[in-house]
Amino acid sequence: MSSNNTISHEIADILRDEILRQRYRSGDRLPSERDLAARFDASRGAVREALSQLEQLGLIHTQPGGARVQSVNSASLAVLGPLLALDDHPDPLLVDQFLQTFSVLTSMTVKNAVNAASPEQLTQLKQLLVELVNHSDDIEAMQPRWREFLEAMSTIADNLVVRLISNDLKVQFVDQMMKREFQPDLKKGSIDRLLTTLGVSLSKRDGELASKAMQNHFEELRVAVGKAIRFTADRHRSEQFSVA
Amino acid sequence: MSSNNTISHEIADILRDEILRQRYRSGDRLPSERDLAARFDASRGAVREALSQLEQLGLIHTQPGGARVQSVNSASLAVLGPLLALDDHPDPLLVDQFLQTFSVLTSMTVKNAVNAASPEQLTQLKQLLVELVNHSDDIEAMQPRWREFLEAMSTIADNLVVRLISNDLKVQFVDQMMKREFQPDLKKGSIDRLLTTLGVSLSKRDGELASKAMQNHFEELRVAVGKAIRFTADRHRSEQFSVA
DNA sequence: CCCTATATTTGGTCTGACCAATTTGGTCCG
DNA sequence: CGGACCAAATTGGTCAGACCAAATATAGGG
Repeated sequence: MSSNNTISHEIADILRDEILRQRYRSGDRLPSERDLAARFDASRGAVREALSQLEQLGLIHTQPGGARVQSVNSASLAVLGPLLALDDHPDPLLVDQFLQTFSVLTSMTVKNAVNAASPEQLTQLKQLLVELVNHSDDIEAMQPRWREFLEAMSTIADNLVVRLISNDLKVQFVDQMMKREFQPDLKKGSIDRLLTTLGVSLSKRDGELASKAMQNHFEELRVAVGKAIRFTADRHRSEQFSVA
Repeated sequence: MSSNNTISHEIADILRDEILRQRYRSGDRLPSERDLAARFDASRGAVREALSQLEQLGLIHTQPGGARVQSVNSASLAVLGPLLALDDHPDPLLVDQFLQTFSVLTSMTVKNAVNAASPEQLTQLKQLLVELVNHSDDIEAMQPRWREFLEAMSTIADNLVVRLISNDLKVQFVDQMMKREFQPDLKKGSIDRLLTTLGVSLSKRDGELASKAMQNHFEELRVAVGKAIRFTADRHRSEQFSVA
């Protein structure tokens, strides 16, 4: 599922999922590298590289004597994607937490960007906004424009910490959601309102206003996504039954 | 600098710093594993494990044909710590971005925690707050209590996404700041005000109020830390001169 | 000058070996 | 019986040398 199709990555993926599924409890010792090599019919080197990845994820801690499993709570952000992908349908609670976190970070970015933008950057943002308004009928066509718009905001705000967090979250989250054919049902009216408010905030250079608008938008998005998830979860369940 | 004192980690640390110092430009090819092994007088296996770590950090991308350096902007959160530790004194801008990010995440956590706390959890929080008030004279003694208080908040809010982000940020940031003997000069009055407001918000179950209080606090903290950094930076400069 | 076929480089993996740190298990003593 | 102590087995860390397949560099032909 994740990127490279080398043996070591494959082993890492399997072990990662097993750990995330709580197959080993926190503090447990992982099987020895030699055993794992035997189990996966691979060399110890390949296993070691896999364990190296898991250690970087914060899922295990290796020491002479044995590798120990660590609590998921102390892991790195990068486990969130696999955690979402673990089951056939995503955990609604986790998705909601994602969106809430996105919300505060995006709002902060937007606020800082609007307040800090140079005149040229401001006109650039306005242009991107016009693009968005022009396609506000077609939610599919808006997607790449949204990305572009937020990317510009992120560049202007120029906060490396937030950018790195967002990188991870996007990679972990957006891809997962894409795969599942989500279409949260957002009212066109609410999107129009958002775009209008963003336009006003750009004209007035009112970062606070833009931030508030984004927060409202995410609030609505959370509700819509929540509904969409429950829907696909139901559909998934009924499909299971129909197969059985 | 980071954790394990194995050869592979050592190599990873050196290469990581070199990449962060822009010794290789984004897109450049890293020397081959065999060359690196020769340079560090290590085996190729050790080098490979080091590269595996760098790949997990998002700093490089390896493929048959050569490993390529990636942009720091597309790296993982875990590079922030090394980035802060790169120079003798931390980058004030980066520190400010850290604090701003901490601010929005902590505010969100506090808001959700206060709103969602069970009666027992609420009394627990109040007790921890009393502890804080009792030690509000000794800023050193407050530290562990703050940690405990925020930890409780985080547990109650129970947002895994934020928790993982905070894990990383804390590991990357707090440790670095500790090492540098920072003492941001916060007025006792402002701390007392914060504690009082938090107390009120707990009594009234007003998450919004608590959130606002935290935001204010972080705002003041940013200013204070900014001053402290400029101070140590100056001191550092003068020390350099006195040596020369 | 561009395109293609060949040679070389490079990452991915394997095998088998050695060392040092940790665990483990048993032994001895109180 | 329980705890402290010591030796043996286990385990991670590293090394060396080898092979393969993919990617790159190079030379040759249009």
